[in-house]
Amino acid sequence: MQRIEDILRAVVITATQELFGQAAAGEQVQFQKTRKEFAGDITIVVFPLTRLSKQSPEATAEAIGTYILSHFASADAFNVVKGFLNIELKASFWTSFLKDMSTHDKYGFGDKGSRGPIMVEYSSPNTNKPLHLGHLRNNFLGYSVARILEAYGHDVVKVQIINDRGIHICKSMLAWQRFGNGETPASSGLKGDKLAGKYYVAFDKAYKAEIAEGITSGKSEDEAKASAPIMLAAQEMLLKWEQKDPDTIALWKTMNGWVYDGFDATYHEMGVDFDKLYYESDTYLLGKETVDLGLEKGVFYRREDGSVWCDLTGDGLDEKLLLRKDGTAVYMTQDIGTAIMRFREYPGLLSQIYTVGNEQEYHFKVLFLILKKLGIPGAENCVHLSYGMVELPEGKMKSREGTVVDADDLLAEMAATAQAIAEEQGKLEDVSADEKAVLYKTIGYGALKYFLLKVDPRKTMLFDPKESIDFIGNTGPFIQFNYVRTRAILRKADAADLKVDWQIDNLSDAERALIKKLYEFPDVLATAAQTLDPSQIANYVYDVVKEYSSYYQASPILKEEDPNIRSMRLSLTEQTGKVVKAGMELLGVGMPERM
RNA sequence: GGUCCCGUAGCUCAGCUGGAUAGAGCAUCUCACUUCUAAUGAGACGGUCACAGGUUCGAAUCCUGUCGGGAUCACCA
Repeated sequence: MQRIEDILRAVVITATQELFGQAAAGEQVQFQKTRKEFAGDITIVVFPLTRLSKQSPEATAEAIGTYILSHFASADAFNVVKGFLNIELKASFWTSFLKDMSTHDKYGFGDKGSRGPIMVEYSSPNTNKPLHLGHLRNNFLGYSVARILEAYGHDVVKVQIINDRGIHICKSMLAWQRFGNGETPASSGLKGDKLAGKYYVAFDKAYKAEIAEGITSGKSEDEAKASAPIMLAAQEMLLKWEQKDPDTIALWKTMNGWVYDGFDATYHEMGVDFDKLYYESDTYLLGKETVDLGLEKGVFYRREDGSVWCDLTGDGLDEKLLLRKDGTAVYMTQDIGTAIMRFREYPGLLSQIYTVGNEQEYHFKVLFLILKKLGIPGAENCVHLSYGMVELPEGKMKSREGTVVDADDLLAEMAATAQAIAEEQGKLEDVSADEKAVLYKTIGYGALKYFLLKVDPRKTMLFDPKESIDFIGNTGPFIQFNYVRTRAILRKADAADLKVDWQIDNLSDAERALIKKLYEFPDVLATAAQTLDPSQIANYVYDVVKEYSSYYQASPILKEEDPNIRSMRLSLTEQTGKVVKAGMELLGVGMPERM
């Protein structure tokens, strides 16, 4: 369906040609939504057109308005305020739009797969540390962006990279060997990721004790750190791992398995998933091979000590290490390997989108530049979806100070809050216990997801655990509640009223405003997809719902006596619910049928 | 020190091609439930858009500088 802006733009261009003898350029025809205090549906800003008309803004607007009225059938009236030409469209324009949208299941969505394949990476946690609030923002963001891109018409591949090798893994393995007494998730009742995290902490504690001991026996701090027996043992274990020592590999597999099980449980609760997992243990070798290639091409160089570097000073950056002097890979090496492997496995991939915190902006700038220098096709389209930290009132989360907000705990808390509120309201007495449990999660998790996604991703945001997350106002539950209202009405409506062949020739201001909002959805989706910004969808859906809520309070729907109007209002209710549900599902938020 | 991001109401945030009198939610205060689900609605209160210049018919938005906050510049990941 052709957008109103495009139609009007064409009309204005011919108008300027006929009236002023010179056609306006497309970008000179500027539109904006008419402000609520003025009559009209769409406003043309005529200032840029005065250059063609050589007349005052008012006269220019008047002339164009008159032309539009006689050349565009859907225009009903116009008024001019300073340089703003407000155009009122006929009610039939909006009613026929409403009827038209009701014939589309996926109103506003792009054709499936019409925009090519694209990859979105998110999550990618440290396997030694359980997921926390920051990961929740990351996962919800990445998952939502993937859904938005899919709705926009891309084929999306959701992936994560699992950092499953390196000295940090050996630390928790070693601590478990020393202090674990064979403890397993089954024997301890702990989630696997929590168990591994526990031994990672235990390692750190033992290590610190050994450093302190070393210092008291007269060593410097650096010496004490370097000679701490448990650290030496961890390094030895890494060496064994790289030599594929069977016992070490077996332990590695076992403990990683626990962690993955734990993460999977959390991902399941969060409602996110992945199409493909990449493991650094599989990709770092390709990274190392690529270093050789870069050396051959002269993109990299080797220093006397054997280390390999890339000189980016010509691009305003620094020199970057790619291989240590002992020949082992660093983070960057692995990421190069991973990126290349992905482009190989998914030929035609338009872009890779990395959902990673903004503290790694420099890393990704360097990564993309190196990929480009290596001549990897697609490198120039890679994007770092950089998001801000979630901070607490006292600042960043710090594990040392015990201020880390654990993802599992927070999710459980959200469901419990939803339960408490629901029980207080007592509207769910006839719902089964199983259904209630699902509902509390839908509402509680919905509140959390909406809370994290309604904010511009790149901004640092604040989370106050003491105030917890609201369920009223601009929140997920408020949106769900209004959706539930639409469902309740539609359940109660007579089948005979649920038709779209109603005939209405005028709309109330509230109805017109609501339909106009629904009309915006495709534009909002496009903006969200292009800017990788779910907050666009979140704030839009809130606007829709606020409009509906006000309308609902003021206008009878089922109780409207005129069957024609009743049917129209039911259509409006149904279409509002459809857009709200579609929008919230793009955020990964489920919509309950009742609450 | 270099580079990047941010600064809008008491608090949390919108404001995206530069446009009309800068908007929401929370908090505070009024009013409205025998009603299609009040997890609501209507209203009041609340702003030198950090500051100073500049560009423009027009700047919260673009440019420059200053101040304040954060990140980053590892043979860590």
